[in-house]
Amino acid sequence: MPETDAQRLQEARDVMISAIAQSMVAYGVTPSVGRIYAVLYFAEAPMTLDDIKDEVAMSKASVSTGIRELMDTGMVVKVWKKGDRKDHYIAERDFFQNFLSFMVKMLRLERGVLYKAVEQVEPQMRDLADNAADSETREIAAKDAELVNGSKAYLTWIMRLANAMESGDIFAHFPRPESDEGSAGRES
Amino acid sequence: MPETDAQRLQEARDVMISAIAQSMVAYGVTPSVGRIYAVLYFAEAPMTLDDIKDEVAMSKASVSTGIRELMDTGMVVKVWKKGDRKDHYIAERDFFQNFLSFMVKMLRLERGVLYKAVEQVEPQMRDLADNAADSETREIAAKDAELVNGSKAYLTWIMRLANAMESGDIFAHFPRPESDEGSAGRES
DNA sequence: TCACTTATTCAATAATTATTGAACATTTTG
DNA sequence: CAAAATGTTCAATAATTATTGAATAAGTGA
Repeated sequence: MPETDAQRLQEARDVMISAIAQSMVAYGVTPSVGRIYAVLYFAEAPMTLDDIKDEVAMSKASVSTGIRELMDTGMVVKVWKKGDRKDHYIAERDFFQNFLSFMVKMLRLERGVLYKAVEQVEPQMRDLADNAADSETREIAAKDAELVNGSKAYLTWIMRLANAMESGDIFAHFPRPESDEGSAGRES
Repeated sequence: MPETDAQRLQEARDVMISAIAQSMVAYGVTPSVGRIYAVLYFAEAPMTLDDIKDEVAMSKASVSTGIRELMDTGMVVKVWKKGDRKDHYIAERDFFQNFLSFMVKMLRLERGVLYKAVEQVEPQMRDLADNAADSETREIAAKDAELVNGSKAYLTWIMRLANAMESGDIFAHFPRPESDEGSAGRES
């Protein structure tokens, strides 16, 4: 039984879908959730939960939570379709956008966790550096305080980077390549 | 029983150690491995496997694999200590360096996975766009081919970013902040 | 309001991933 | 070479995380 062209196309899509899903695990999503995104990426029209469920062969519950996760990061958005009670979803297809919002989120989170600790801990260390009873503890505390203080430069740097990514300023420094529209089989 | 200053210092360290470990999970390491790194970060001298094992309360096997993982990403290096048969380890304390090498590794990996798929799939789609039997398949294939082609711009962009991060060029665009040396209790 | 459709929550289960002790390999010392 | 010390591997287990069906909630139209 010979393969139809439509099947061949689907297989080509599937290769790409797997690759997209795989590349997304580095961004902390499971392969299943990655596949949901990738299926939406190729969808020609907004898909419902049930559409997606059929396509990825997962339970509706999993698709529901997966979709929510993707919406939280902005990779998927819900669209309203007149005359249909079901929710419809589409993928944000701009990889730049997806990358940047992931980075911004991650960097802000990191800065938050570290900054809170630095804020709490550095004064305690400075205090011990000045007032600890034995001189060895004072010395170590002073060294620790400097170490912790040094990390602040990193924190302000990643915030600058995050801000540049959020505002699009990053593209002033690293421009988007011209998009090579429509030409067959060439490479960078 | 009153707390000693040394204990107080250790507690302050522990807060920072937890925060560092927590911030590292975003980079794909487990909290345990993060703690190994953070303990080494504060260590005043190179530590052996057994030193670390005692400090983090894990099995030697886990510490061994954890350390290897950290060495693979360059966050920890092995140092040789004359007269001691044990291996000694120190942390790479430069957060900038750690961040950049993580990013470079991740971006290269992503580009590799996606590029391989694009390379394989785009010609197939172009072929179907030209030669598929029915016109609908031809149209969809053409659209898919464009979609896939469009992702190439993203791939070259992340490679530029990775290269700038690897070479240090990134700091020409986003300079490291002046490091605010030695001043007590101030903030950015 | 009721019957119906859809989406979400949640407790149970499945699957995955991390951790461990014990066995093994390797190196060093006497 | 034997004994001792160290690091690694690996199969078993523990812990974590993802997935599911069933129950619930929330909405919609007759």
